[in-house]
Amino acid sequence: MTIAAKNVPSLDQLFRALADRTRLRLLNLMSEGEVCVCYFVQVLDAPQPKISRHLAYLRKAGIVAARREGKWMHYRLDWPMDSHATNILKTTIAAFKKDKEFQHDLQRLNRACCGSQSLVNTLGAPLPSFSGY
Amino acid sequence: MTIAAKNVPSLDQLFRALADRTRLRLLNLMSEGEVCVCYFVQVLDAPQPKISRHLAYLRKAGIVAARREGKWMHYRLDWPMDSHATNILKTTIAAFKKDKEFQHDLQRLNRACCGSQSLVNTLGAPLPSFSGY
DNA sequence: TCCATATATTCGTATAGGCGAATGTGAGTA
DNA sequence: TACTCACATTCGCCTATACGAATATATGGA
Repeated sequence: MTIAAKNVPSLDQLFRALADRTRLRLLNLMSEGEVCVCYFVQVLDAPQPKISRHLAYLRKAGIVAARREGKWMHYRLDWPMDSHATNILKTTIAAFKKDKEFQHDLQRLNRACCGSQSLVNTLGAPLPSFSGY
Repeated sequence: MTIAAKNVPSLDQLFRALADRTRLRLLNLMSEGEVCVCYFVQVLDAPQPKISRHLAYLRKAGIVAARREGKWMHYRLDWPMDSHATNILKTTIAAFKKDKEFQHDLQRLNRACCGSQSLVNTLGAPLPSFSGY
């Protein structure tokens, strides 16, 4: 049994992974820490298979990593081996700060964790790693 | 007659423009200054319509600008209005420095200008703006 | 005006990738 | 074992886009 080697994407492969609005919104939600799939579905208000497919795309591109915890899957940013690719990713995430939709998504993520109608209360879903509770 | 407003691409539009190896190689060749189309064709050793289509794509994405000089067309980098997009582009171009193919392309561009078999001598093609001759 | 050169565009085809709908899989629980 | 929940994958369809080949356009010169 071999350990799966991490994909080292070429520059154009990296850009193809970033060339979709939904995937950029997912990366934005992961920019502050690990997040459970159920939050992506709630915040982006999108069908679960769509979210799952885009997460798989990002995972194959070597940009995010996944971790299972019981029934739940957590995704987090996974910096590429190549330092230039990492710089491009960091610059991209910095650009999210100026976009209204991306900022709104982060607000919705916080509400999804902490409100009385939150998934934490209704489903017992695990908190994102950055929430600090 | 209205003046064509410069396209302000969204982040994912910018990444789609960067998500092709040929277009990245073209941007690399422009990283040191304005370059005539005939050099792109020679250095990348690709059919002229292919080069022309990719340059048109980059132009529509607001990343490069064109200038006519007689029969020749010169292309140059054109920084996006958005400062974050510009940062992404600059980081991308910095990443070219570590890639062997991109560096080799720049060497070929210099040879195409300066050698005895150069297009300058055989066709009278205009020198790239950075060549300093 | 006629031709050559440099570049752009169009056309037909092939493939990548997005989507919704349906189905599969793995973990927890009764 | 059977059932539910959270998530992943597959399928069919559709659009975007890359390509080679052919053709169109623009400029300069005879």
